[in-house]
Amino acid sequence: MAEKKLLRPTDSELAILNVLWKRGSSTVREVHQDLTPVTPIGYTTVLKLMQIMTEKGLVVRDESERAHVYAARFTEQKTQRQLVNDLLDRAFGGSATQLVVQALASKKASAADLAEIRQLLDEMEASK
Amino acid sequence: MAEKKLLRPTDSELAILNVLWKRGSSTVREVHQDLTPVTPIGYTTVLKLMQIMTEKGLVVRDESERAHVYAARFTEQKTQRQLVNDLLDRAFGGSATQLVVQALASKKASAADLAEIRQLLDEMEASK
DNA sequence: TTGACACTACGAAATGCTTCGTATTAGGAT
DNA sequence: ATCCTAATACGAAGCATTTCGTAGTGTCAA
Repeated sequence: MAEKKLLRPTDSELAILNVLWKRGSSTVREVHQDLTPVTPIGYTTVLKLMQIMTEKGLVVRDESERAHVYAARFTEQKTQRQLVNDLLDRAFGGSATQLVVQALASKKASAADLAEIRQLLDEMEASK
Repeated sequence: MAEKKLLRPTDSELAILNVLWKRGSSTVREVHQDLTPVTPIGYTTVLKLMQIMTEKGLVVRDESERAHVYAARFTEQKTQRQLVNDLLDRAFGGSATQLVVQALASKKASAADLAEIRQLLDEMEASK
């Protein structure tokens, strides 16, 4: 009865979570002000989404003040791991290696990225 | 006017694509017979999904025979890259490194996996 | 105390996904 | 030709996501 279901944040939910991870605990207004310059969205839309996210358990809400304060319930890392595992199962037949290959094949992998990953590999092998 | 929108296959669509990639071109019946033992689903449900996927351009359909024959329009690799890039943008701020970290942290990457990735890094740096 | 303002709650529409039942059509066997 | 089977086409229901308008409520200043 801990986590009844695998919770996969939707696109909108992830956009909000990204703000909460970046800013820390925030009000609806703060989240809205962060989001709307990039992607215009109504204030009540954000409010509604965050209410739903509360019901789903994606965020926790502090109602002690007039303007409720929201915080992400799970860390960014944990959520990322969740999403990666999900994608792994749905599209990579569970092969983490293949996923890594495709991640690096994208143009977004810089030389610095490669060096960092190389170091990660070293650490993983060292801790065997 | 090539690809008007980013096409992200849904869960059901991905399940069907996985069958098509594994089997190659297939009829609805073949796809259904492959899917339903694992996850029971109605025949017409699969048919409908594949019709929609045809409209979306996720699959192509050969209607020359009585039982239409479907094939994935994009390769598994290309679709995987698409999905990884999408996830990268939505949840990793574009950092391929972080995605790799989470991918390797989640499932236990075997020594063989690590070696394979290491070789991939070598190839990528060599082709600079 | 009353008005303005900021905030939450609620309802509902629009769209997309998933599901399947029913209708129709095409082939093949009798 | 007729009937059975297998296939496609269509429509619609149920649910989730996204969107926002409107209503209600609490706070503070004048």
